[in-house]
Amino acid sequence: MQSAETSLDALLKLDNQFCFALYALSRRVTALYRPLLQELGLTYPQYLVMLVLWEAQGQTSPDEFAGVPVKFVGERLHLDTGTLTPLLKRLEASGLVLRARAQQDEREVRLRLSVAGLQLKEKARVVPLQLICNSGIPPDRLLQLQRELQALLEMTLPDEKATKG
Amino acid sequence: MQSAETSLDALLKLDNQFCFALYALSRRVTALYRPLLQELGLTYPQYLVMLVLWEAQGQTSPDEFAGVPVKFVGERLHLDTGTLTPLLKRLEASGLVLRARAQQDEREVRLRLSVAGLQLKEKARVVPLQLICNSGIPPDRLLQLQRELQALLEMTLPDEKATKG
DNA sequence: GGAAATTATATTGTGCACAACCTAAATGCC
DNA sequence: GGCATTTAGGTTGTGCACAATATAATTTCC
Repeated sequence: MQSAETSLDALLKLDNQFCFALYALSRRVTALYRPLLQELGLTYPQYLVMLVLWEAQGQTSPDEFAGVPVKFVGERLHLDTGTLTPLLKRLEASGLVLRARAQQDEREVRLRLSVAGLQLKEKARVVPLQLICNSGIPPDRLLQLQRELQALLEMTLPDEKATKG
Repeated sequence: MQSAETSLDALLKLDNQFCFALYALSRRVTALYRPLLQELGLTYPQYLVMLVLWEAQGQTSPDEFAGVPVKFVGERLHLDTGTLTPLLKRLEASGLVLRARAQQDEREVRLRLSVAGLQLKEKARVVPLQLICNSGIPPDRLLQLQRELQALLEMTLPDEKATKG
């Protein structure tokens, strides 16, 4: 009878909800990382932060490297300071990261890797390949899915700064 | 020179990590849900639980409905009791869900919807379509992505019960 | 130069996730 | 019946996420 209601009901069914699939797979993949990262003493979000720092520090000569602002990490990972500040304090406490206010702008906290933090990159190098193997997902499917996810992510980003009209 | 190290380094780069794309998009989509669910007084995980209960309760005549075991919800959403117990207590506190031990098996806690919980389904019916509209993602892409995500989810599930060898 | 606005980070509080452990009820097996 | 095992949930503790608010350093604008 009520075909309109029925189709709305169908949308409500859990099986039809792509959002649930996204949520469940995301948690599942994080769970696949967990044993690998445990050997590095990292959680998954901490690993993401380390990726940002490794990538940034690798691009400059070590001596003149001024450090990465917290803001930069936040923009890269789409995380705010409520998440990052305690996470970074834990990374500092475990001796991987150094936090210090910038001299030119005392509002900024700049992040640098300790020697241990830099060395950890060597151990981390095998993680991505390990994960791909453990997941059992064909690499070409991973690559295609990644492209699609990234496109959708950019498509749904909030207007960062609605500049002056 | 070291082409092997270079390709491992490339895998380490954040941009190449499909896992980050998955993680970031999952949080982004949850954020798209947030304002819609706020009007229902639900968080996203609470909404998922309600979906399971609406779906289960709808399949039986109300009087003889014995309720849904916590275990069932956990299996459906891949969540354990450490997550579900406090969440369900919050749903109970907000008057949407009733929790009661089963008589035949006192270990089981069975979940039933209150009248308010059932009524909330009417308000929730518009959520999926609203979300699709708000996201701006073409529905066919959503559908295709959902199928792929679900396939990968099943592919990477841990062996539930490695039955006797 | 000084008040107002902006910016970068920190803090607090709520609600997941998940590991590790605990308890009590049911089941199996003798 | 009675003990070992399994099963269903609960509890505790840690670590994200994120909203709301706070604070101090800069910048803007007059």
